[in-house]
Amino acid sequence: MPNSSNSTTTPRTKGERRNRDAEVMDAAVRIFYEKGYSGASLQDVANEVGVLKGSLYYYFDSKEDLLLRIMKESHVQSETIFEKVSAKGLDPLDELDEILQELMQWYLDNVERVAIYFNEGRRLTGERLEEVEAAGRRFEQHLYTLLARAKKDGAIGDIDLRLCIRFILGALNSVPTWHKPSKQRRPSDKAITRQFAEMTIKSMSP
Amino acid sequence: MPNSSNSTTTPRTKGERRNRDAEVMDAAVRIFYEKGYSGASLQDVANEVGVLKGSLYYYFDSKEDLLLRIMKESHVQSETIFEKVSAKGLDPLDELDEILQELMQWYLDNVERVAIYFNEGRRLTGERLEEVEAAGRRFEQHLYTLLARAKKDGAIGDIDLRLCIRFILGALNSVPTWHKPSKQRRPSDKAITRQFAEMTIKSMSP
Amino acid sequence: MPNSSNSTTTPRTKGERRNRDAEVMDAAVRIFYEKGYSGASLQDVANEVGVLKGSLYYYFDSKEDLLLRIMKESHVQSETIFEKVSAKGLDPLDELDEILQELMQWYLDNVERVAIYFNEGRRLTGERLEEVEAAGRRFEQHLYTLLARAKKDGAIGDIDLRLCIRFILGALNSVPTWHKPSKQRRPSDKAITRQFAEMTIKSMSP
Amino acid sequence: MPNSSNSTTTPRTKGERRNRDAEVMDAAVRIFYEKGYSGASLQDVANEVGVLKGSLYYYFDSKEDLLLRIMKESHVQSETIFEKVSAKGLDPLDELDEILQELMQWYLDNVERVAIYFNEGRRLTGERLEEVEAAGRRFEQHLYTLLARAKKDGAIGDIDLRLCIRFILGALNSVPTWHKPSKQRRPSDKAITRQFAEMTIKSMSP
DNA sequence: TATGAATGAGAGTTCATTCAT
DNA sequence: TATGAATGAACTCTCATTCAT
Repeated sequence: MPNSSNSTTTPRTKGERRNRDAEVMDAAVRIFYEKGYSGASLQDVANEVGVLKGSLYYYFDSKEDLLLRIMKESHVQSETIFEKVSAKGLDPLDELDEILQELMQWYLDNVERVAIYFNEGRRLTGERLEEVEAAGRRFEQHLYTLLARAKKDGAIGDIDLRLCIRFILGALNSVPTWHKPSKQRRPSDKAITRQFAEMTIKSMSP
Repeated sequence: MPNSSNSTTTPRTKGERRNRDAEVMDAAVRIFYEKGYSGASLQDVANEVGVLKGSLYYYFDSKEDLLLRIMKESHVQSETIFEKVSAKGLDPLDELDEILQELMQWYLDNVERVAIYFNEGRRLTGERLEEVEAAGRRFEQHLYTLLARAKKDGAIGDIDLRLCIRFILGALNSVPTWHKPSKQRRPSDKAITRQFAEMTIKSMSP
Repeated sequence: MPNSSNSTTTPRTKGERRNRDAEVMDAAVRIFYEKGYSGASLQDVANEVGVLKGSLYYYFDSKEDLLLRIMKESHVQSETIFEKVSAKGLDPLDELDEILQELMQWYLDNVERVAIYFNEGRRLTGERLEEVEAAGRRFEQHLYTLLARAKKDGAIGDIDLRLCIRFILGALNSVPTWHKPSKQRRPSDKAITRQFAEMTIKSMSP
Repeated sequence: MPNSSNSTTTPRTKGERRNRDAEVMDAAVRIFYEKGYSGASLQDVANEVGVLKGSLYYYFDSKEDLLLRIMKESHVQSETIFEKVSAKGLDPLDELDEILQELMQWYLDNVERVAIYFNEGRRLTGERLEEVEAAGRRFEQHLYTLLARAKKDGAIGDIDLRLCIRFILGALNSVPTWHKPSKQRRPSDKAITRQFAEMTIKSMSP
């Protein structure tokens, strides 16, 4: 299930008339993560893929377009998680707990993509920026309604919910700032996600 | 105490041919915040200051040097807070509470600097990078010893302290991602810092 | 007689897998007219035809070759007119009058091709350039002998004939700079060609 | 009066802290003339000036901006001529005659600029295009009112004036297509301008 | 006939940096 | 202190062309 590269799953057919779309995407993720969107050059990406930089334009229209595509892949992931957990029909607090753990596990597996999502999104402009911002608002809204239900149930205390969301997301989204994907995972992913979810829930308790 | 620009405090006497070091710094903070270090050009900074691009080099040696100076100013601030609160000789949990509130207040007042601190620090290289990383480690170490004392007192539960620090700092450092300095502050700064500190302490409670 | 696209006349039988040579040529004419030879890209042409860029090379050897072919089609036209009118055995001035009107009518019907002919011809190089220049000289030479005969007859005044040709061709060749093919033709084509021919003849009168 | 480079007139002061604005402009005129706007590269211009291509951006904002500036210099010239001749208060036909000769002389002296003016103007876009088109309309309007006055006086026949202007300008503007500035001038400039003006006037005679 | 993928060169443009004045 | 002019490298992006399929 952990799959740090969500794009290379297409099995490569013989004959090798490869469509390197996925490779390009993955390379871009690595480079954008390492150098930041502005600091990264398409030359870097091209080197990583092993093509000439001009050739990259077969796969996307512009550098900004490339960034947008990466962002969209992350949207799909988080929305999938929301839907999957929602479908279980749990208590608000249990649903929150499960969402937090699932999200965090995905974060742990995709540190680079997540880092890009949170740090480089603001480099987009115009329509592309709006698109990403809209997705961000949907994300928060979903969380908000969940917390509101929990509050009505008396499961969480009398606190400002908007502020509460900042707190939770702050803690959660910090994953890419400290998690190094290459290292041996100590503590285990499970321990991490569990403690984070627990701390989060406790922080809101009445 | 709130002082959103730590450099322009010197009152300007009329007719005086002043050292614009502080203006340059402030301009750089605004530009680096808005466009990111890599995305910002010294031309942007020069425009903001109202000086020609080449003239900036009187004030710093290189773009990277400029970034380092901005980072250092933030170090000084956080270390001052640590020292000030330490001197009071409080219980570990009370000390933590006060540190969190003081830090957060400074974050609220200096969103731009804080954002630069957390997002652009990794663009430094060589010695400069090491210098900043060392300061970061001192910061964490201070927090760690504080938490360790609290744990020994039984004031916080049996949790992984390193992980706990990630959680706390994640929530705290997220301030610049959501706080807009220009807006009317609702809820009030005091409400914000209090709820955050409370949630933090509760999240660790035994 | 008016035939603004000399290549698409072949009726298309259904189901037929036709040679798109003519379509490619017409598309190139439109694009080269609009953007100029240097400013036009084969991608533009490919889009217009509805074919992939690489596929175009089935129809020509190089971009310059494509331009040359367009130019040659125009040569054929003007030479046809010269021959047709010559065959009538008219007085020099009458022949000139008829040639001017016929040419101008063709210009009015083929503004794009004519514009390309006069503006983009100089982008050719080497043999291709020589070929086109030779055709231009034949054109002028024909006009010159015609005028020389008229002058001997006393039908036109004592003026420098080379200069006179510049004048005439300047006026005539300006058609594509002001004639918009899409617009309703006011004044009528006939009125235009007649007034131009008249003014031309009068300008040389003794 | 003949001055094929209208920009290098500023005497070069000692100390040589040269402002190469004029040199850049002249180089661009030569290159744009030779290769066309689209076909010319700023590298070509830079080579001609003897600077690196990046350095050129000290003198203009973009290639298109450079083209616009060249166009504007031509506007100034033609408008100056119009004003100068207008001020004499001549008969319409005499005024036309003098304008034609003055303009043509300027054309003969500035073939490259004129060629650029008529051939490359359409490569401009947006506001810049509108600016140039507006100037073109002013030019034509001036000519139109002049012809209208002459027609009322009975000095020219009953012809379509708009069409007449096309004819005149076609002949006049063709100068850069045949005049080679380097060659020894045979026939003399005076002979050329006189014959052209005469032919023009005669072409409209009642 | 046509496609899809790539090439390699070069386009316009930006930028940190330098330095004589 | 500050300017004006230039550098040189790198950047994003475009394009004519090729070729196996």
